[in-house]
Amino acid sequence: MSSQTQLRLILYEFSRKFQTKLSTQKLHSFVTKSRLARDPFFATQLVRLYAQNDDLASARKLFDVFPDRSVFLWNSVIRAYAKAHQFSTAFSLFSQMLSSDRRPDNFTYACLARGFSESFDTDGLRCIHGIAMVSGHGFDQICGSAIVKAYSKAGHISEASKLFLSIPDPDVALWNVMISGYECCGIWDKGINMFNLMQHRGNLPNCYTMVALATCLIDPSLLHIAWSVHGFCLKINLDTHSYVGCALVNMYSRCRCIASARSVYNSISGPDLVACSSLITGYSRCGNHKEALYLFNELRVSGKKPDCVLVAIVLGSCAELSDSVYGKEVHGYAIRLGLEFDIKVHSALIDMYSKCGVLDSAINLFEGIPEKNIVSFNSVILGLGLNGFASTVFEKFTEMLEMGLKPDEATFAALLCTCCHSGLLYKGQEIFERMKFEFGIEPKTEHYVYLVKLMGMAGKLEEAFEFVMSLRKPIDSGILGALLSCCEVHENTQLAEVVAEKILENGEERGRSVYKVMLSNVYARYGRWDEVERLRDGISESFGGKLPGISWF
DNA sequence: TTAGGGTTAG
Repeated sequence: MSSQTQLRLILYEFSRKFQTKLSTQKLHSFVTKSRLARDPFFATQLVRLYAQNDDLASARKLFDVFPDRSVFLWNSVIRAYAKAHQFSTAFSLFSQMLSSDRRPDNFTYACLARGFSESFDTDGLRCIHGIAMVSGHGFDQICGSAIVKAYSKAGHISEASKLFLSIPDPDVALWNVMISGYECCGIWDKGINMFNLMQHRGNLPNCYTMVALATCLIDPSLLHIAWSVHGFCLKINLDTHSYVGCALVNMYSRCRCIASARSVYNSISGPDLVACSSLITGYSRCGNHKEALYLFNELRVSGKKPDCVLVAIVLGSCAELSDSVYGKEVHGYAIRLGLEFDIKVHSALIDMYSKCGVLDSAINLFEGIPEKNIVSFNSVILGLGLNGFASTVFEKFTEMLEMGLKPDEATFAALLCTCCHSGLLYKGQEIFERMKFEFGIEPKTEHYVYLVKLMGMAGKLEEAFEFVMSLRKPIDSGILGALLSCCEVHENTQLAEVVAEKILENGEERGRSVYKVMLSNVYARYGRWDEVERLRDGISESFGGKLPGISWF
């Protein structure tokens, strides 16, 4: 073996083993002084390593002075800019490449497709797809998988599917991208079909396939399919794979089957921050906030560093439990981690303090934000509203508008919630109209719920009923439930029966018992015990029984 | 003689 070959091998091993910023600089300086200074392979490695260490300036400096740029080198620098979200530079480098003596290859188009996808530029994506087709790379697996992924991420699933079907003999990666694509667009059944088809065509699913499939299943009604997916993972020994395990934990928690999520989590050896975050989020999503906090504590003790989103979720659990003592501890912890100025953490802190009734701390935090945005305003408006400070809420709303901030759905939900808490029917109706006509925001279920509650609580039950009936069918059970709760308060049995019937017609299992209890409470007030018994029996049969409350007194 | 497309949470 020649000394030059030996040197190549040694340096290549070095570049693989040591990937820090410092070792990259050392490698660069060594290569520059060696006989390999003009070697495009090492130049490519160095660009990749610099980019990996967020040092685009050094990568670019190297690229700019490099005399003989290979396609690899062009691709690595284009990829570096695309990954750093500096899309215009990536595309201008592509233009320069077109006028150089190197022709773009399948990987070049794959990088560009990713760039257009991440910059939400569908026209650009279609354009690069066209150029790739003309240059003969359109049906390539590498280029094709990147374009299929980009189309599906942009929601253009039919274009993604059309391209996928036109590529002869797709490899496993391409199948995986297509399954993920259906997942992105919420078409889980097509994802499952693809999964069956890929096996039928002789392709063995791998960890990527199982992650894509598990990610499709996001609703309790899909739990039976979730079990099959988990079963398949067990069969091919992928259930303990770290990414697959996390995807399964998340799948079960979104299917509201937290016991199975926990069981998968327990089977992962050395669960990482993502696995732990998935389970904490699952507990929080299922309303088991105490367990979420307990697990967060375990995570802290284990030395893992939570990120901003996890801290915000945990603060949400503190808010739900009205646990300001633990909330303050998390606040202190966030300060120690340097996360307190993150907008998500900051807003979650305002939300936590206001829901725990510690309004002074919430307001102090809000006033301390140097650059207030819509999220921080929404948090403080909701906090003040929940604590009954309606006039201050509308002052903050005016302040927000004067600052030129555009209110969103959450702002109006918080304003309507304020009106509900303070019984401001006409103000609420005015806000609802302004949301629709002045700000062009289409009302969602929660806005309707607040408006119906406002009307119902003010005793305008008939008006509320007419309003609800005028909505597009099927009417959401949450909106009908809001009206039913008002019927319960105003002891209007006749209307309660009509509304409850409409809710039961919706045929949703979840929440049925809650509405039946509401109706039975109305019957009980009038001593209609036969009706009460019928409803309560129905609850035990259909819902496995609602746990009866126990009084401490 | 080596490099590049497709994975996990909120």
